[in-house]
Amino acid sequence: MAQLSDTIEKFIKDLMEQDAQIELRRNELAQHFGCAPSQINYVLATRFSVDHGYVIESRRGGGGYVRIVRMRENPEGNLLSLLLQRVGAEIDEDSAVAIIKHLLDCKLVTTNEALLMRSAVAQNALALPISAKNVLRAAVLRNMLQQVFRNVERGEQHDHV
Amino acid sequence: MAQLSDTIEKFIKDLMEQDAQIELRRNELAQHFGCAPSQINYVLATRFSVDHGYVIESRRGGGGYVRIVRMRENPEGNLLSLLLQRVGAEIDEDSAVAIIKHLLDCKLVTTNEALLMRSAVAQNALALPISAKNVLRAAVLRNMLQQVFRNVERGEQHDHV
DNA sequence: CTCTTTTGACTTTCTCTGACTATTCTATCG
DNA sequence: CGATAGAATAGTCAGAGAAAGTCAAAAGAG
Repeated sequence: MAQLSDTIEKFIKDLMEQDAQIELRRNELAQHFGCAPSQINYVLATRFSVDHGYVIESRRGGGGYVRIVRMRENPEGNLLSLLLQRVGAEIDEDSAVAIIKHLLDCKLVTTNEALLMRSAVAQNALALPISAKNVLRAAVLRNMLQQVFRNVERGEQHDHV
Repeated sequence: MAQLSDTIEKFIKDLMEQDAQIELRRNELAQHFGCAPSQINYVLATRFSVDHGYVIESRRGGGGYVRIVRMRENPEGNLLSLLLQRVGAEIDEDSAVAIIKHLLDCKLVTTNEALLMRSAVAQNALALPISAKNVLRAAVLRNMLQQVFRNVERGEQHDHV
């Protein structure tokens, strides 16, 4: 018979089919499966780690919870190289903004971060003749992209201040 | 289930949407939520501390009150111009990093945001002869600073990028 | 036997309350 | 008028209760 851990893993993944993020009570779940609460931690540690593409947040005390967040499907390295390719040697302002928007949509950056990036590639940030502007903008954006994905790899926070 | 503390926090923040400063009666608020008055202190201590960007003033006795002040408006309007001045027409990488660090210390930006800013003004982001680099870096940093303080003033995130 | 799973005792964190303390205002007394 | 007692506030702190986390030892699978 499949191990309890496998069953719990499947249960959680079923719950997450719809939403990329769910919240649950550790004790309730443990009770549901008639196991020790720490069993839930075991499942989370072995099947929902960052390596597996998940991030766990939790809170203790009254009203505590465990939140499981599924990170993006594609390995980020992939998206990064895609975006870097799209940036290329030079890029105009509109295209740069589109890329930043995409990062925001994917929740890879917060609104504030997106606005910051936006301001770094704006026309007036690059005080140069137009042709050079696009080259420069590409360089700045490339750097920022790499920074964003460095954060992702390290599993750092994207949301909360 | 949202905890009482979360509910009270939200209630207060809603009250503060318009004004950066509100005044309330501890006992009334406690009564409104049917909790012990000291619960209000707990919420203030855990969600409206200086770290969170708020200052609490209060007075006991008849006509007592609790005043909650959101920091950042006045002094920072000043700080922005100070920093812009410090950036000037051109700026080297080390100085730029110091300014970004200061923003982080003041909690005006998150760690991620600071890293992003850092990456935008790095040497390799500005593919130009050194003299021009500093001019360019100043322009990019100026733009980002203005963005940071725009957020602060509104205290809110706008969604268009 | 070795590796994974499961459990349970112990720890840490968060919330909430109540008893006690401190401060401020107001009314009354001398 | 000033002193003072009492009422009206708010603050502090320790403790109870409610989660979740940790870790090592026992149990089970292959």
